[in-house]
Amino acid sequence: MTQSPWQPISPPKPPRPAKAPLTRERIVDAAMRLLVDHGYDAVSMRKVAQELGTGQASLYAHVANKSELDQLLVNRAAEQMEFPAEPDPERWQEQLKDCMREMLRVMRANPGVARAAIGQVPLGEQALLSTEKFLAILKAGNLPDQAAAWAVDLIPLYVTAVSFEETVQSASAWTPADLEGYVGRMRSYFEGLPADRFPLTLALAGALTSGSGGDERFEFGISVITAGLASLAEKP
Amino acid sequence: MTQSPWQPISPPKPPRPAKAPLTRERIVDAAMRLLVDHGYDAVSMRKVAQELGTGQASLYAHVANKSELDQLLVNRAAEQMEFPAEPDPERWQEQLKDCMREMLRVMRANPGVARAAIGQVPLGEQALLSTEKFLAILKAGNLPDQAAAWAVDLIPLYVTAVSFEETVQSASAWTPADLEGYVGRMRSYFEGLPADRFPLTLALAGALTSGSGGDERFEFGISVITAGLASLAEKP
DNA sequence: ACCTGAACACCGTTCAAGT
DNA sequence: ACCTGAACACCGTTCAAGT
Repeated sequence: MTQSPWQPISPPKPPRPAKAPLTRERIVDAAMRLLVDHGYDAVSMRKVAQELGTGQASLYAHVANKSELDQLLVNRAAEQMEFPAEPDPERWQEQLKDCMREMLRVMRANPGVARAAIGQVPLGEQALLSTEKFLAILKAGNLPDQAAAWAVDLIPLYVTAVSFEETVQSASAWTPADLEGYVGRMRSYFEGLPADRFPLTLALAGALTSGSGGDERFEFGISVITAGLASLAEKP
Repeated sequence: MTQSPWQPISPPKPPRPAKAPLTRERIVDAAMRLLVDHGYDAVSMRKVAQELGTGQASLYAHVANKSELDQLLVNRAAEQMEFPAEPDPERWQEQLKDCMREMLRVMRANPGVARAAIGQVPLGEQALLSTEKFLAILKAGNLPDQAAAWAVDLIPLYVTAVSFEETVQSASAWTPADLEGYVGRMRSYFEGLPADRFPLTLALAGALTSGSGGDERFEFGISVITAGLASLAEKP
């Protein structure tokens, strides 16, 4: 390669390369940014490419398809989960519930990640490390192998479904006041049902619409699951 | 209205009107047909309109949007569920499990309906009638009102999530042989993990990949939920 | 009042052509 | 080998124009 004489000193290297090379890492970074800032619907191949200043076709050199990108997002979120170091047979049930709370916390902190996770078996490294953690706690609780194995399937299924439901409902960007209005309308709807065919729905209208906003429903769910699992523990 | 003399006997009504008028009912019929025959992805406003020989914009005169059409599909499927007539306090747990099995049966018979149902609170008439049925069984089991109310939220959440997972996985139209191959590869993957960081995942590789095809995982899930709920029953 | 064609603003994925 | 523009075959929804 020849140097032209009127440009005797060419910059040894451009101070910053105009474009950092595209990598899986950078793609997931950009996708995660879009997810957190603008929700799951904003994570399209087009918008991720745009965020990186490239064409959408370029992504396919590093990521097989959208579904793989979704899996990578789930795995990235899993990195944020912090689980207790030492499984304790004395309080495994409380530890199990704490882990489920932690899963939900991280899913809420990355709104929309549940939509990437739902229906997929999480097989990334970080996701598997949380599986390992759950297995340790369940074995500390003396669950039979098969029960522990199926439980680590059931647990993310439940937590992901709860988070998914939340993101669908908050997709309309609800304020707490909106939520209250919605819950009120739903209660009125239940209370207006014909009493002959819906006696219980009508009688329990209050209970059915209670705990829609906060964590009570979720706390109920993880208690039911934990109690159900505990009933399967082997008595030594 | 005058009769022209050279056509003294006009057909009282055209034997079949060239086009039956568009109704909600007919729209849901067509959508359901597409769902069962070609899966959830085939249920688009365009294809439903095509199936009815009309333009997609015409649908919006009868259905608010795609999400409402999804809800109507879920409700239509709910019509096919058959629940026991008489809640029996002696065997409410078995009845509860039977109802969950029936929910899954109908969702499997209408493949893809889980994808229309997930994340939505089912408020159609038929869906509410099944809620009513579940409440009756739970009250027969002596559950407190609030527990029964949250349970009828938890139960469809779980069954729908299971069915959703199945439809996602069978979206690639797997034969039993394909499934076996996939499960085998997954087991090999688990067994190849580094033993220092994934000791339990490795040790339980067999259990973790067992019951992927049939009903064992689902049976485990409904047993856990039922046992957990039973632990909340009020002792009179 | 109901229906329609055409358009708008999006998708995921592929592919020939560039460097 | 990696990247790109442009295209393909789709989406849900809207709207002015028809009957």
